[in-house]
Amino acid sequence: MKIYEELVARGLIAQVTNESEIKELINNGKATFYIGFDCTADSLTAGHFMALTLMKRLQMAGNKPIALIGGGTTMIGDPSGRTDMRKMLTKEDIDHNAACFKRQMEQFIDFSEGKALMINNADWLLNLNYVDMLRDVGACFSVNNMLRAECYKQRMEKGLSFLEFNYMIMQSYDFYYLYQHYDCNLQFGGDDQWSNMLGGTELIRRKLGKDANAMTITLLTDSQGKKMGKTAGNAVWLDPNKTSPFDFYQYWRNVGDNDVLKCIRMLTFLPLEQIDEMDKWEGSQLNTAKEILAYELTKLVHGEDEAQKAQTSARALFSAGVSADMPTETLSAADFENGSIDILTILVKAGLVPSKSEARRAVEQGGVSVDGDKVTDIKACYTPEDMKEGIVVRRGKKNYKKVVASV
RNA sequence: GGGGGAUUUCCCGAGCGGCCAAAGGGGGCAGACUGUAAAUCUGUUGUCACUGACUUCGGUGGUCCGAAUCCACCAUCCCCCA
Repeated sequence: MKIYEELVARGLIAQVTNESEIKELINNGKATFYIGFDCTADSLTAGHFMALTLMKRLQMAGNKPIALIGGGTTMIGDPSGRTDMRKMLTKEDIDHNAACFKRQMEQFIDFSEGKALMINNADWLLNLNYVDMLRDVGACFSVNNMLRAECYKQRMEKGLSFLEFNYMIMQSYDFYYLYQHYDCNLQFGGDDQWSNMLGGTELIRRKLGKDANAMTITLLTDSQGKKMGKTAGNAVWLDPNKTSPFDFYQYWRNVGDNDVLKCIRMLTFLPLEQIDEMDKWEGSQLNTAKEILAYELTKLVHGEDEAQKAQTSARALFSAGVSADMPTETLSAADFENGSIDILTILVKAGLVPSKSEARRAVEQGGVSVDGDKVTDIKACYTPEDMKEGIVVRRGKKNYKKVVASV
């Protein structure tokens, strides 16, 4: 099976400009393709992860990826699918974020010997001259068409600033630039980028009379149509300091039944035959599939050791309620007033709960246990002696922390 | 440039000058049921020294015994006209 067919089989492809041309390019390793990453945060997220795997798949098939860091476009802010304008980031923030992205990508994509490139569009976008730009590129865009673009729809109701309206032009210019300077003939992106990407192919056609192609990746959504890779509005990060490997593992371990196979197909590198086999599983058997998904992804992002550790502690935690290397919080002598510490303070110190009020609620509702015993008294106290060996504090079903006194 | 409207707790969205920590919904959290799933039901959802106190209703001042509610100015956004 060739790479294009595999991508289709995995359900990764959403829209393409010209299927036969793209198939021809990537199946024969002739594509130089780019994916843009806007650096709005200091770490990539699970959402970017799919784009990274796609780059990797295509690279393995002999194509050359360009990771385009959006140092310039981030200055504008992509309005696609947003109801509000993004927070404006300072140049310093953007540079810092771009550097962080770079580190993370390097572990994932092979950038050696020019097998892949990493470029920052700040290099050309920031030096553009406004009037030249307008005459050169602006003339090629029809505002009428732009206004019809899907990506602005949501914003037509709430209002769209001129700044953001230009995002599409900047992104189009990137493609035009990469086409000329790096022989980049294909652009990939999330399905929400479709109109921005078409802007690029259109610009290339108008300016150079050449055809370039674009292809979008199916956005990974759960069975309710929500974007995956977020918990309670917070992104699942690839940076282990922002989302620990254990939490990362747990995120995937907890996906819904209806989403497991889709995730395995789209995100892992397991052979399709094996996946088709799993597709027959149902009911509680799917728990095995979830473990596989979580393990595979954690391995890809954090390495085999971390994946192993996460799996072991998750299993131990959920069967026995204890685990050798679970996240630990160490208390010092100063944390013990009058030689003891109460349960509410422990919960807060352990980061299991953001405030004492919530700690109180959790206890009152019977959601807290220590070493497997439910805590019912909000005034329950513990001495350093009690936790010499460490106690396992649990809030709810899935939040554990070992608390040790180092006195 | 002119006119009108908006700004409420995580989000949407009620809110009479005192009974407002502020209706309702969403989301979150916890409990029951389960398979670390989904659906469902229940409770909960500003903070703290929690039967009480303190800080919140775009910002700053003011009126009043008392303001999310009234006034002034500022900021931001939306709509209509040009």
